[in-house]
Amino acid sequence: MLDLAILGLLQEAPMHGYEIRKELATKLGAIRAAISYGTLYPTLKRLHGAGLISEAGETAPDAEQVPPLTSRRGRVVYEITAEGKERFADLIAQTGPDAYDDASFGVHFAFFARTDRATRLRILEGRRRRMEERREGLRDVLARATERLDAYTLELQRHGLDACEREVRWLEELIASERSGRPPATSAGPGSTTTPSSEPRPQEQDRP
Amino acid sequence: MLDLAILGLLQEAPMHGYEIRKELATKLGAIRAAISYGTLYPTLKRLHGAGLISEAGETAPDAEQVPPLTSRRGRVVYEITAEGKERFADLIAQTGPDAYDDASFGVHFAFFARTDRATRLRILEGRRRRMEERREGLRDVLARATERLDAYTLELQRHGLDACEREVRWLEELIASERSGRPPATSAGPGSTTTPSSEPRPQEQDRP
DNA sequence: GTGACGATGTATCGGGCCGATACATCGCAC
DNA sequence: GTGCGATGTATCGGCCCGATACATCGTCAC
Repeated sequence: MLDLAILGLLQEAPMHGYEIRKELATKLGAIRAAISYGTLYPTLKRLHGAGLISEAGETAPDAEQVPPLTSRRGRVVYEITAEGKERFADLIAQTGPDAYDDASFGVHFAFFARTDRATRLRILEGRRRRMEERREGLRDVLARATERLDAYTLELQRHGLDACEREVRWLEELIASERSGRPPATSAGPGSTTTPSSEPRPQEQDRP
Repeated sequence: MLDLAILGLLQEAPMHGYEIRKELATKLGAIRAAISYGTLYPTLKRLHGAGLISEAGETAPDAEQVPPLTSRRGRVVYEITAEGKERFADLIAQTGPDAYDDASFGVHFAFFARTDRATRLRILEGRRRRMEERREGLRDVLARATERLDAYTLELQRHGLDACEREVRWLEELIASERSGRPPATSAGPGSTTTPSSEPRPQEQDRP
């Protein structure tokens, strides 16, 4: 989940921890709160240990001789490795049931620009299915348990049901969009090539 | 978070683990998936150790003499203790920043029927504040970062912003409702409308 | 009658992620 | 020249999850 997000971000540019957190906070702002450092640093260490990312220099060209008592720590810049890119491709294409959870779906969606259309469609449809099930569950409760639950609990269910239905409709539009080959409805965006980077630039969305 | 939910549920009736999970699943269905057993049982053990809940009989009135090799385990029914009720009252009245997180707010709201009006208002307003902040953050990103983010990420932000605005409006209605002394707008509720006063007014619904 | 099966029921384990906390550096205002 | 907020890395205890294991019960097919 987090691995996917970090790998995806580092594919755009090398970064250090603090930067990763900020970028992820804006990229995933709609989905979840900023990722905690208590998660981030151990994760980076783990990914590094697994050879999926590597430390890139930046530790002051000369001063290398001594780790002084007051260890001049300095920032650690990570970049993605070839294995990391492979891993990212695996993870992004994974369409198991996990990919339809709230959090996981959000991350997958946020990297749709790096996902091929078939996978995008599979994920959108899986998510829609998931939301339809949740919707049915809520409708059942509202239909059958009106007597058993207090007014506040019912109001909560109603609000949840509303959000649910809304998301299903949203997904439906996106699916239709994908099928017709259109990019997601950019309401007012310039819609230009979003990545000026020199990256491999995999499957891009705008293409009739 | 979980403590609060369990304590709140057990205040309505003694229950065993499996039952707690099911009840919570319907009561909190709009908020979160069913709670995992890997969380539930350790939590029950912890609450029991802390004296907040106690094991109630139900282990077959007579057969008490021997724990046979194939230990007839049987279900363990828990009930809330006096300390447990106290603890629940403390937790429910807690209006620290934690109470405005998605999950935590949902649980608090689900037990509003056991919460006094002043606390309800404080929580609703705190949550509204929280959502307004999130909304501003999303608007900022959408206004400033249109060039930096790809079309899918932007679409995600737009959808998140929409959900955010919607929840703010929902909260506003609820706050107005509370202030005017009305119960939450029960779309088709029969109703002990007009809760006679603003006293705690614990649960009312019986029905075996 | 028996045996397969799904619902009910309790429990543990490894691991992801969080919040709190600690510490160090840097730029800038005052 | 110093205080202070932003930048930056790191650890620790603890909540919660998914996977897994195991036992009992009713019921329906055969």
